[in-house]
Amino acid sequence: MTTFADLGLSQKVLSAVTDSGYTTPTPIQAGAIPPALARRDILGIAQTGTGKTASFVLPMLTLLEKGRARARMPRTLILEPTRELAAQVAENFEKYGKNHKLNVALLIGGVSFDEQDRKLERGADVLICTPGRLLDHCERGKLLMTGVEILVIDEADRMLDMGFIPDIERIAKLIPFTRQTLFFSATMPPEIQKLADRFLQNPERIEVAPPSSTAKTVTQRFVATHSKDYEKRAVLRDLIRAQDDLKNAIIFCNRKVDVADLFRSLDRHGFSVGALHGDMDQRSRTTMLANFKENKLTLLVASDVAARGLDIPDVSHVFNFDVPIHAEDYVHRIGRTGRAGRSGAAFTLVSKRDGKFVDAIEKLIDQKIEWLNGSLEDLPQQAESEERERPRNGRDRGGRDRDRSRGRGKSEARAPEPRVEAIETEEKVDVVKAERKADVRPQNPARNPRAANHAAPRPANDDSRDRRNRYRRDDDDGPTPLGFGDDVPAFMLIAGKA
DNA sequence: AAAAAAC
Repeated sequence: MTTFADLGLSQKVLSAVTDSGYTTPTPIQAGAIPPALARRDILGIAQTGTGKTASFVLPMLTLLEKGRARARMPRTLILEPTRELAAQVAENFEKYGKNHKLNVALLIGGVSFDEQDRKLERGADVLICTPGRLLDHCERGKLLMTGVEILVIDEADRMLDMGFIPDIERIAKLIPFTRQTLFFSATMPPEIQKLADRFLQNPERIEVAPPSSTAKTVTQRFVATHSKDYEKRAVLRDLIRAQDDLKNAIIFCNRKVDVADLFRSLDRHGFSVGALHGDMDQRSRTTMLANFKENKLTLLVASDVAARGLDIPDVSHVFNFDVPIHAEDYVHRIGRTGRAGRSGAAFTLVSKRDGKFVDAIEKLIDQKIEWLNGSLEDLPQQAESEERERPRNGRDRGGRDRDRSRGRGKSEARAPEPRVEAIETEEKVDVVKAERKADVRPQNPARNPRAANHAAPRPANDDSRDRRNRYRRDDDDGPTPLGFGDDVPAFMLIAGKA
């Protein structure tokens, strides 16, 4: 069997890999590392979860030991589609490069230039970037890339989706033609193939099977629901509470506003929950993700920014609050669970309007997904007026609430539940308020990015044992950081009270 | 019906 020691990596790299507890390379690593070390171009077709990141980080570290840096010139450049992915790759560089004296600069948007500038002035060997911020640095004249020997284009298909290809082309022009290029994509549609042909010279092509794309270890279910948001939130809460084995979960919404709304609702209902979407300020994004990874938050409500690539080990559940519009996104979302052979569960809330998306998903994954409690046809009909009066089926609710009062699941333990009727009332008020108070909804997130992470004022609650109090904020005049568990960084508390 | 990314 192939081991890391057989791949030609340097001793420094090998010892860091061994210290991390790895002995056997994954297929993409075994396939890509030797030709990468031989300075070949690489066309890697692999999804996240296949060990793709190490397949370029490890050979890059080895190659960086050879040759010497020219003064203050970066020698390698990695392009990532999202800030979180870039940060994650940087962590990998630190982990596997701990025996190297390398300067790694993470150049991403949403944070100040100052620290990035300082790193560049000290001289960075490795740049890990999102395209916009990199170009910004170049245009400010602070950064010369003529010394770059290795270029990594990661998640190329996603870069294409996001319209980054013109940026990538511009960046490529700033780098010597003699460079080595490592190009990775989860899929290979014709446009990506054309792009690869333009960027790569005689590449070694390594294709690995998607990690059993909708892994057999993942239990998938559709859950029929009416389409009103408050209905869906109630169904979701019951669903979460019914999971005995829920360790942590990502809940996907299609839209950023819905991420904000659902986050606020779950928070108000006492769940341990964070939120992640692209209109939140970067500090919140980073902190939310870190706290979720460290299990300080049980639930993470997220947009598709979290669907791909983020390495959050051991997520036990994925909930799709909305059916994704593109079937591939379904695959990526549920790929957040059941990783590395572990078991996982994925529940997707489906209402009548989602019919054609459901069909597309089943067609793409080539399997039928079972319905949890009967399909849409079995859903009790509700008159419009009755729906408004009684958001949920009373009989059903009573039955589950008895279960709930026994306190199931981790999130349950965090907050003693008020009486059920109170919750339902509060929920309705919540929705009405949310709709009236436009300022808490990211209608124009570009103008007010923090709105997305900004909870509405909540009613006073005298129960000091209620852990929700920790998350309570005064009002609009200053966001108190949410979702930090017990560890709100001091600087953020100060900022919140200012 | 969306999201992502520079200021």
